[in-house]
Amino acid sequence: MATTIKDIARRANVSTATVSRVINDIGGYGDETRDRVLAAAKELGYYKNEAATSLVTNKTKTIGIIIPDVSTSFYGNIVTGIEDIAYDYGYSVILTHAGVEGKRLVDSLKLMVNRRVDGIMIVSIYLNQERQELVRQLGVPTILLSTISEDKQLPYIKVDDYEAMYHATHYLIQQNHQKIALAGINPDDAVAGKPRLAGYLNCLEDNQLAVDDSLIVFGDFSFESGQQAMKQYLHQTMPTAIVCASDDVALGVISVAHQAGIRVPEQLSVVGYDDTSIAWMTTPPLTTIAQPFYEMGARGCQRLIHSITKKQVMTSEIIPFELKERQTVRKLAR
Amino acid sequence: MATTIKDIARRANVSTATVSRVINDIGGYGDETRDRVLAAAKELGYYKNEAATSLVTNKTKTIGIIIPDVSTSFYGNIVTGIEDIAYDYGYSVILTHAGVEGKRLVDSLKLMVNRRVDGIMIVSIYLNQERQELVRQLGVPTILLSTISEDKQLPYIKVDDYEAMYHATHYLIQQNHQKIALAGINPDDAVAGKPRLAGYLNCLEDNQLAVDDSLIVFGDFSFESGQQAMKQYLHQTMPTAIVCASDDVALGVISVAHQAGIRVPEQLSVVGYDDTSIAWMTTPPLTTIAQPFYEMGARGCQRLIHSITKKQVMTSEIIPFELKERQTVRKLAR
DNA sequence: TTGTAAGCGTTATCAT
DNA sequence: ATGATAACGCTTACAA
Repeated sequence: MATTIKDIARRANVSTATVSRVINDIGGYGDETRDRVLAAAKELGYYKNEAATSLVTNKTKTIGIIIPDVSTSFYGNIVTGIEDIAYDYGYSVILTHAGVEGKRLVDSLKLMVNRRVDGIMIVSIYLNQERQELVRQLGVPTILLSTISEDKQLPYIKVDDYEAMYHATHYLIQQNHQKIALAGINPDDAVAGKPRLAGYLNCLEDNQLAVDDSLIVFGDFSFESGQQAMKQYLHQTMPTAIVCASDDVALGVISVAHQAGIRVPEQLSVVGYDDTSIAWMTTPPLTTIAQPFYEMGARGCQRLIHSITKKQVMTSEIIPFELKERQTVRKLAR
Repeated sequence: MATTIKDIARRANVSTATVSRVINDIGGYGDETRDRVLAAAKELGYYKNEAATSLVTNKTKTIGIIIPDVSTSFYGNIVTGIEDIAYDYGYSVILTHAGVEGKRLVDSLKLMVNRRVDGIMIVSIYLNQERQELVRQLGVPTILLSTISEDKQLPYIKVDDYEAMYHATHYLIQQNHQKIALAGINPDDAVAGKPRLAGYLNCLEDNQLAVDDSLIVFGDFSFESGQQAMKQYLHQTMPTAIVCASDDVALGVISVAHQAGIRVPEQLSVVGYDDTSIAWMTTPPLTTIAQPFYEMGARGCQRLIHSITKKQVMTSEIIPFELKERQTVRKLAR
């Protein structure tokens, strides 16, 4: 089987305790001993068994990521952010999908606890009363990314969705748009739905613009949602600008607009939400609300690790969004 | 601290052995005993400590994914495929980035061995002689995804890059294109570079088309590579069609073509490679070589797990690509 | 059907 | 500076 410290101890004529000390660079041994141990370890091709270590130290140096199935669009960036920081601190990352809308969240959490992760990051899954209670009970440091818990007491890092959507809408108003549509939002979504809808609505109101219900087409943040919304506009009131629930939605809108011979931004302005890579790679590049996904992952991970090691309390953070002006919005003449 | 089987044993008036049996659903106990144990476990909020289990069973039910930093584009799909299957079989997934071009591969492998993963999946990192030797030495079942080892002896799942690029080029020829460019390939890349270049070259040759070196612009598979390539074509020989090293490259090409007032596909045909989500979401949707990323992840994971559990040997597999005809290629009149 | 007890590979506490 | 040795939480013969 695999080499153990026992094998090394034998070969180097020391005790397992000494081997352990050397291996962990703890100090308390002579240079000569250290060299002998290290040499033996190398010769035998030793790899430390972390499971054994975990058992006694009661730490795993592992953090668990729970992510819904759908978030494939920004998936990469957020996970990369997390993993980069985790790596720097010597932590491993264990990843699990929690199904659509986090249906498998309980399973996922159980898995994480069984594996005794030192901390948990939950991405984009809303925690209602029941779920947040579960998380608290587990007693594992947990941080939410791009989502919140019902009572907002679990620490989170996210953009202010209300503000972001208000800003996007206001930007369009500044460009003299009056018939501004909202596409692809799921109004039942407590984190990415309700607040964004409210931001849109309130902004119109604050600017004395009437709300036209036919301009609000709900959906599920997907490309298809965008397509459907645009088709609907084609048959009803045609807006001059559309704020979309996501970049995917925006691209869906643009795709059917294009098919219908409507040019963006000349005849129709579109703003997205997320700033995933598609936003800047598509033609014309999409004007969109940028969420700093990599940053969210990285900062979140850092906070989590700090809270694990220094036992310091995690606080929540609203991370700034940014409106990236690209080429899908046209300023209207007054 | 956390409840252990000892606590449960005490509470249920049985031995730890019985608790273990019940918990693992092993059989060999009365219904009444089982109920008592299960009840006690629930009351005490028991979560099994997998580390302890691993230590004795010498299995972790964990598979490790090593992925380069750059592959963010298809990242999601491939990992999702892996995780879905892993979940079905009760395996966890531990993920690590191996840096650009897999610079940190050795570190990543060490991490996986320390954690005693049952199997390893290496994605998109070429294994030269030295690296493949290392992997073999580790003695951990390993499968390569979208890459190969120098001697091709390590099991892999990938598309035939040569064939795929040959096919893409041939498709363009069938559409009566003669001046066909190649953009964004890194010719030093043994897995995604050399074979694709050869496929392009040989296809031209087989069809009596002269190779024009100014039509071959190397790069690194990125959006920027595509932009640069297109800029170059603008100042040199203008092709009628471009085969791109990736979808990102294709979008880069299209973006500067658009800026230069060149319309796709009317004036310029473009075919991509990968079929990431951007391919079908962009306008016009991209004609591209589809690599079945999700499938690759899923099948790879399944094979790996089979090899772990049934000790059956893994074989390599060339997985079929598909040319997705969308709207960026125009058929020329003869 | 159930219990006893010996590990699994480490770390950590005491001695020496 | 080093060594014995008792945990850590679980599985698994072997007994009963």
